[in-house]
Amino acid sequence: MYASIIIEYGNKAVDKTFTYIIPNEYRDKIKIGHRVLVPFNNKNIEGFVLEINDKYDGEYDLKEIDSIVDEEPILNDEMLYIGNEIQKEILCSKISIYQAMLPKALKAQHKTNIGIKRNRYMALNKDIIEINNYINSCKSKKQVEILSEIIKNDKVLVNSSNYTINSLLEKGLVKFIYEEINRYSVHSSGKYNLVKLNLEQEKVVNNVEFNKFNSYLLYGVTGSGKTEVYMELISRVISNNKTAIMLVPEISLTPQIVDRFVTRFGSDIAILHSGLSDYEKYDEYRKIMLGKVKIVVGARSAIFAPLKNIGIIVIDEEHTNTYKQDNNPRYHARDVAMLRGKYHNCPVVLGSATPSLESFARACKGVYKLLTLTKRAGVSKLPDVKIVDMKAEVRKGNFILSSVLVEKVEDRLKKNEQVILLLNRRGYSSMLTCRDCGMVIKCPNCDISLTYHKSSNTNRCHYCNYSVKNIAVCPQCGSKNMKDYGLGTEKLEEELNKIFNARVIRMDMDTTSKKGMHEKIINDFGEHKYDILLGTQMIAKGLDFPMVTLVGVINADSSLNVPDFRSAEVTFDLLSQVSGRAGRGNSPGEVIIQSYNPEHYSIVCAKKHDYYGFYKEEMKIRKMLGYPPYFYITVVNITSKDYNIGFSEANKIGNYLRKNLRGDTKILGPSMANVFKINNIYHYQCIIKYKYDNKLSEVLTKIDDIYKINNKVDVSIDVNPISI
DNA sequence: AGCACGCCGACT
DNA sequence: GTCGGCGTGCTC
Repeated sequence: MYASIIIEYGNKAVDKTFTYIIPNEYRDKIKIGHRVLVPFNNKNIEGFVLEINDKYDGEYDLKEIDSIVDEEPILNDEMLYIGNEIQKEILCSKISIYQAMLPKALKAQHKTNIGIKRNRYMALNKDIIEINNYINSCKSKKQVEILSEIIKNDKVLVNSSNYTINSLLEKGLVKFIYEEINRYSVHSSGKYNLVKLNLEQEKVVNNVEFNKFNSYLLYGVTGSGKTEVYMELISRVISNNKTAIMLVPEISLTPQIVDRFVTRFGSDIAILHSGLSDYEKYDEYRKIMLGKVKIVVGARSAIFAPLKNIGIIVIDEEHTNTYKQDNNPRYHARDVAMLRGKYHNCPVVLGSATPSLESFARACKGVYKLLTLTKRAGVSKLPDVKIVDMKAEVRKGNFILSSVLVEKVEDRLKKNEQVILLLNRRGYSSMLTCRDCGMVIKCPNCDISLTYHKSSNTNRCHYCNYSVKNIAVCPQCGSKNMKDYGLGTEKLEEELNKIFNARVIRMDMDTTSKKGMHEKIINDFGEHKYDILLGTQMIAKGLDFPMVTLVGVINADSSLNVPDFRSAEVTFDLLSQVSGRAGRGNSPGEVIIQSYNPEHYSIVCAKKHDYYGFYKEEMKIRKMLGYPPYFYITVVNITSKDYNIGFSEANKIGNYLRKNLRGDTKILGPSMANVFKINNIYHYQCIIKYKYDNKLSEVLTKIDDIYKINNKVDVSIDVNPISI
């Protein structure tokens, strides 16, 4: 018998199956999806079994499989099917998509030593009468102590051996037993009560058809209680003895939402997110594999959770860009969800207060069934939003905070309420220039100006992490007249401490890099240990603090000025989401948006809570410029350390695409990417726009023949990119 | 990915 | 003469 194996190396040249002989001893045991160790090029490496055949008619001199790594197959039929489908859609390497489905411990890679953790216990090895006889005649106090403890508790945890234990073992009175333990555990705070759904929520739940594949878009304003709807749907599914996947963006996978699920569903649930260690992820994954849980709550990759008999898949905040992986394999969790929904014949529910244009357009066309929640649940109302024109404020000398915002913050502090301030830029200032010669200090490795970080007194590059001690002298003209421009969270924090007598906490990548800090800041703010929470976009989503009655957006333009076709959508989302943090309790909320473009439709619509108005306006522009959802986009990225090689290979690819793709399909470029140089690597791109092109995938698959495959140039394909 | 093979420049 | 630089090609 022969097995087709896909090996661990994620290289284009070996992205195919290799055939091996199955030794007789493994004939009955080996199954498709098993992880195996095989000799390859004089080394033993790991791979997955994709096929098993009786015959082999190739001409290679075949080798034998060395061994089977795990007792049970790692990839089941569904995973193999889903992986195959996704691979065809996004044109990634075959092995990379299988690897992406698995926790590190189970990936095919020869050097992992993550395994099951077991505790060692001592238990009795003789019957109780014999033990009691021994105790009565025993002179050792310690031995009696241990034995009595075992009798009382059935077993006793043993971390290290000592003379007493060895002596009991030798006499055969006790034995060691091992029990698998779970390295990750969450406990319910018990803070959340089961709420009865309101009529609108009830209607949404009743409109979802179970036991049938359908995709739904739940469009519900912030605070309308989407999470309650999800939980009710999931609870109906599991009471029907099926399982559920609940995806949330990484950023909002805070203790808050986890707590609500754990409180309601207890130990029926597994959690998967990047905050867990590889060991913890493995333990959670094992619970899923062994069918010990019915619900998986997790970030993007949890969409691959090997649950059986899935009854519903929910994707919360479906518009969030983190559902698309930004390195290979560039899959979108939404696409995987649809495939799995069809496979299991179950509903897929996408939820958002600001759905992506693609999803809303599909809902308008009837591809997704639209469900809506128009009102906030409970007593709270949508907050009142005010736009402040910062051009006028600057004339008054207010560069950071407008007078209105200062006034409102003072007011909340007086009332002992809380404030959230959003500034989507970390660091102290955004650039450093020389006042004499005008030089802007840039990263030596990237096309990016360095950001000053006051806490470490360094200038840092946010792309490659390059860092230098703060530059006091201009490297070009030697002048000491250096000046920093722009506003970051560090400087804002300093300013807040200067003008308010308040407890301020900052949350950005710099203050949350340590494990657990993210949770700590959220918990502390929730317990009102702080009055003002300021931070980057990580504070905009999913947080629920009833005491927050004021939200301020310091610079609404930062995301608007990004040269990308989605910048208006991103801005609208961000403003709507962060506004939704205000007034979730009993007191009404208020939002102040500071902007230099106060007339921009993304800002005006966010003020009016007018998703539909924004949608219509943005769709017009997308149509005019030929962007999604009117056209599909695929980007071919060409990167090289060598400027000229990158340029010439990119041109070859551009010419090849133009020659082979015709009709409605348009090829733009090659051009220099938005940030041309990152970490001394030059980025070129060809953009393909199309409505329907049945030749595209074939043409792109053959792209490797066009350029020289070597370490000088790297070509990767991004189907439906998040940004270009 | 990793390793062997092979073809050219620099040197104990 | 040889050592070793890395470009190229192959691995069941």
